[in-house]
Amino acid sequence: MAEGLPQHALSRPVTMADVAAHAGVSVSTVSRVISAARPVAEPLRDAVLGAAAELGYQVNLVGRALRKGRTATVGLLVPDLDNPFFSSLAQHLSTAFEGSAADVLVFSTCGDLRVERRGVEAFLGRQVDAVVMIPCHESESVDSVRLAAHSALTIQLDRQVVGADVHFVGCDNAAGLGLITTHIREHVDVDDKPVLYVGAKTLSSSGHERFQQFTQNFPDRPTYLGDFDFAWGQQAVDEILSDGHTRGTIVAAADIIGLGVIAGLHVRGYRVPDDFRVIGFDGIGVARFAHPTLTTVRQPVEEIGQTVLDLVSLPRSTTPSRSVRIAPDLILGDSSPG
Amino acid sequence: MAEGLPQHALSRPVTMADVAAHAGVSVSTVSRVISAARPVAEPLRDAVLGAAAELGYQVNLVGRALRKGRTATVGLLVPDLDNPFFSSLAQHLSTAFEGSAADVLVFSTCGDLRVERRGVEAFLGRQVDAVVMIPCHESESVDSVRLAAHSALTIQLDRQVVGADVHFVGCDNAAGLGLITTHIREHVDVDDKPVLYVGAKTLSSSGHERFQQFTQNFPDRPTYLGDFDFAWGQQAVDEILSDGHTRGTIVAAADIIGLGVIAGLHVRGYRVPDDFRVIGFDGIGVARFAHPTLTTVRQPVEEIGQTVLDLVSLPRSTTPSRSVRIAPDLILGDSSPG
DNA sequence: TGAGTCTCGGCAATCGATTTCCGAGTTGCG
DNA sequence: CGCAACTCGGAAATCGATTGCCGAGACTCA
Repeated sequence: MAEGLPQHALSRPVTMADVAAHAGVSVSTVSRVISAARPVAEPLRDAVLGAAAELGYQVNLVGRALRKGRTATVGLLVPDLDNPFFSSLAQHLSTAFEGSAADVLVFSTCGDLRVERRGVEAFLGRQVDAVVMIPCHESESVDSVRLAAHSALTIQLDRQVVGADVHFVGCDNAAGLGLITTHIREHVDVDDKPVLYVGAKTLSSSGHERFQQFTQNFPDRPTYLGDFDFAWGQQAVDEILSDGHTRGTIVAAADIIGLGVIAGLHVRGYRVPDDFRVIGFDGIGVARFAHPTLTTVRQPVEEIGQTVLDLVSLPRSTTPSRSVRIAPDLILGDSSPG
Repeated sequence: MAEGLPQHALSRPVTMADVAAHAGVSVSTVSRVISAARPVAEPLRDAVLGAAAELGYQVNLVGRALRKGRTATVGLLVPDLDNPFFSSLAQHLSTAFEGSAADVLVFSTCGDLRVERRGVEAFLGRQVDAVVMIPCHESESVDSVRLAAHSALTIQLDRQVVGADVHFVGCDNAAGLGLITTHIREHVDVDDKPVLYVGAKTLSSSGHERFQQFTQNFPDRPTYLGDFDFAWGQQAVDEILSDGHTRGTIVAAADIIGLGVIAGLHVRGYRVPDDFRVIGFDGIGVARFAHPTLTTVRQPVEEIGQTVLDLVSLPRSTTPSRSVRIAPDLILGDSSPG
């Protein structure tokens, strides 16, 4: 016999009052049993749990939230779920919170400042305990970040806006470029083969930091700046070739750009890594699917998720805003073998 | 001078009562101005809006939800945000709802039945107006789906469980395989080169339907069943080769498998499409990044999102559960050129 | 036995917004 | 001028759960 959902006569949703009436106790007792706020004597507890099961009672978290002022919810704002790196970050943050009492809810800002603002208001209005956000834009997102930080514990993820003194958790981009630099110096004669940088116009702090660190480690090398996407990587190849380069090492600011570079080189008949080595950044899963597989600096998304969990779990009193930089590691692929 | 956030003396969050006091009106009036529930005379309205702005008032959606019984929220349950197809679906659903009054909140079930259950309870407890879910499992998820459908408008997305009479929106898999079949018959001498299927063990309805349709369109062809991932695609190549096949057309049940197949063929020294043609299913963005680019059946994610929006916007009264199948289209890549 | 301490169930206030009902003031119209 | 209809602000009930307080009963200990 298939167990159905509990059938109760009410079309109205079941409340604690219903359970209380059915069990012959007061609502306070029901509440104390359900939320385990205070011990309740065995027989009464059984009666309450029995009644609750029988009626198919489900806690109304809205009522609870209104009273407690907390919601056991973390709101995550992401610019674009279709971007593999962001969605991987979202997944790993969810995984990190799996064992915690809080639920992670994700909202996509669609890379739009107005939607981002709406998302912040949606989360704050729903009284989330913490807002975790990857800001859309290095400078324009500052109002949204400030608004969030004004009324909830707020953590910036992966990118940080300028001018807001708000927690930040992200990758140590300088260290990442350090790994790339060491790798290149160990395996390439940089005087023989040029090192080139294909990055993104710096409307995010990550793009900014990586570009800055590259130019510091490799002064006066050719750099190409476009968008954070595949198409730009392809296009950059044409610019590189028309500048007369026929071999070298291409450092891409993101894997998605690096994949575009590899595809562009394929189309133009150049071989990777024989003619051009290619190195990416981020460590997105699909980088392993490329041919050749992409050598990349992997951001430790698990550790980033765990760090956010720790920061959220910390007592709210720790007012000074913290900036946590997680060290990345180098994943060797065939696009720039070790 | 930089505009800061409104500074008010209260450390307590600003409520309608505060706004009312500051504007010298009653809370009813404030409510009516804020939610535009009834017209309010010009001077009073200005006073209220002024006071609200001055105090930095933000609606408390928890209070509103408790009273109204609605939340203007759609909850989306996704098995794994790290899966490009699911995250793309999530992104496009968000985009479809951008113009609507409702916010889309996403929860990752991490492919785990218990987490899926928790997600359903999280959304129902938060009184979402609708639950949209991609069930984890063809049969085991039935309890969660039923639970959701019992107290909220529920729509199954992409996959449907057996035994629950609940709305469904997804791809017309039979039509998709029809496109593949036509494409193959037009461009391949199927008597000369074998047609092979690399699919997934059927724990999802999509996998099930695609497999069934393949065997119907191409009876008695070799089929290989594993998981819905890249690694299985690579491994399947070895099985295919050890079965003595050296050329043919490989139909993959999902792009992620197809990409694995292409990678596996590369490693073994076979050429695509010269030795083996490869055709995928889903139309994930990264399929265009492969080399060669993957020929695939694209699920129209925009249209799927729009359909869900329509279904949610429909008056609740339309009780008979609907099953909407959206027709996919064929995207020609170089892995099986036209 | 009596005073002090504990345990634990119930009453009622409370969280913040919405909404029904009421009534005062205005307008319209015969 | 008088009555009906209408407009619109305010008082208070309401949504569902939590929790401070009270008090009844049980227990401890001298």
